[in-house]
Amino acid sequence: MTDLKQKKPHHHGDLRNALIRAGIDILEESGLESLTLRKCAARAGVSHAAPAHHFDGLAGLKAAIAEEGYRVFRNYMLDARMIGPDTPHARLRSICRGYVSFAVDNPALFELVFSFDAQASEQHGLNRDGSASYQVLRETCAPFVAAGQDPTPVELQVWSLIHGFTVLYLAGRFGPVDRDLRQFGPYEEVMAILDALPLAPQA
Amino acid sequence: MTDLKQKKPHHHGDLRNALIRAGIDILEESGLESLTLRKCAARAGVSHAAPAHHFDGLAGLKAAIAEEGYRVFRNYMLDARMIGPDTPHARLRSICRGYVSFAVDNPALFELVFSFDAQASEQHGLNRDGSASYQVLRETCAPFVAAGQDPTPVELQVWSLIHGFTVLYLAGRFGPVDRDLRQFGPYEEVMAILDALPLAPQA
DNA sequence: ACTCGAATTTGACACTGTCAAGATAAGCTC
DNA sequence: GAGCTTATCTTGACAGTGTCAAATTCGAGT
Repeated sequence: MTDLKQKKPHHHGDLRNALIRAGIDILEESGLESLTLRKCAARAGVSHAAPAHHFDGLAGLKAAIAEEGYRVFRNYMLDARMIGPDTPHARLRSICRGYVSFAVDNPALFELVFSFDAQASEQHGLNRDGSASYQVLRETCAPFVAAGQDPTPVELQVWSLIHGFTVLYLAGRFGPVDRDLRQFGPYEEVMAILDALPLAPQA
Repeated sequence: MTDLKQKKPHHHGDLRNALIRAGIDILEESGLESLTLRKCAARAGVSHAAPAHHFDGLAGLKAAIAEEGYRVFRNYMLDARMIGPDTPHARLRSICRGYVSFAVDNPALFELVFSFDAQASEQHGLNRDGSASYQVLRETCAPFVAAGQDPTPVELQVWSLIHGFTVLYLAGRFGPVDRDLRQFGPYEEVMAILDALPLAPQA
């Protein structure tokens, strides 16, 4: 009965989302180590113990933020896939570029998303969002998998390569990180190894 | 002057090393999030503020532990390189196996070592130990670099691949981790992409 | 023997996550 | 609408944490 636009069921109204939003803001401004339950509560204008009723502790809040992070992450890859030539190899390079772009634009969120191991992800129901992102990789790798063959080897090769590159580049191990220039250091040279992937005859 | 074997210059004697040892023990037993200045102090039998005089806060203790971690890490790769056929491709696969083995045997220490970005590493003087480990990779990649060419592209390809594999495998994203069986999940299938690396004519 | 200085302890502070009670307000039943 | 129930939020407390300042202890050199 309450108006659709003004559903303020309780004191705050939409505290759960407000806390997630606050958490993402803190991540952008101050990094992962600054993400704290009390700071999120303060930024949302509630008392320090309010978040406990919406999330299972700090881990629960992080899981909820990671859920949103997965959505942004997936969109980065989908958007990047539309750019560049429409060939299997080019599309593969494009989603990889989206992978790095997401991490460079949202380093703390990237760190948070991948700070969950598979066990913790299952406990917090992150597997669905995780596999939705994985699906983008699967589709883009399909041209390199022969019909009826197991697609995972190629997928995990690409995933390992791009994830390792992203983590190491973001940590500054490939030289200084330039967040504005979308060059990503030795990105092109490293990704060149993917050119060796042979196209598979499709069914 | 003082006996070489019994140099106990002050109260404890060798607190710095004792704290590092205590920290490594805690890492093995309880993981990185349990590594705390006060727990290290307690385990070494000193008061909670004693570590401050030997390390620059928690970050300094972690850096000192990471220094030791780099040594162990490097030895894992060196030991692994001695195993298997003595061909360039086999040696490459071997040091990669050492890379994963170190991480599987010492997951928290691995996490700690790579939790430093390049800036922080420089501040704590970790670059020397880091580059000593990198040197192993460089040597093993040399057969794939033509004389006079820049060796880094190949090196960073291999590094990205093995680091990404290790991080994702350790996080359980390639399926459950079996710490005893040295199979490392889809390790062989993923590393197969390195077989495509062409040998370069040497000078 | 005495002093000096480094190593360590003690105590305090601000901050964290978490829990137990209490207060508040919304929604529901009658 | 009155009263009850329940979810939401606040308040207050507790055990940890890193870090700092002051006091203390002890080794070593003069």
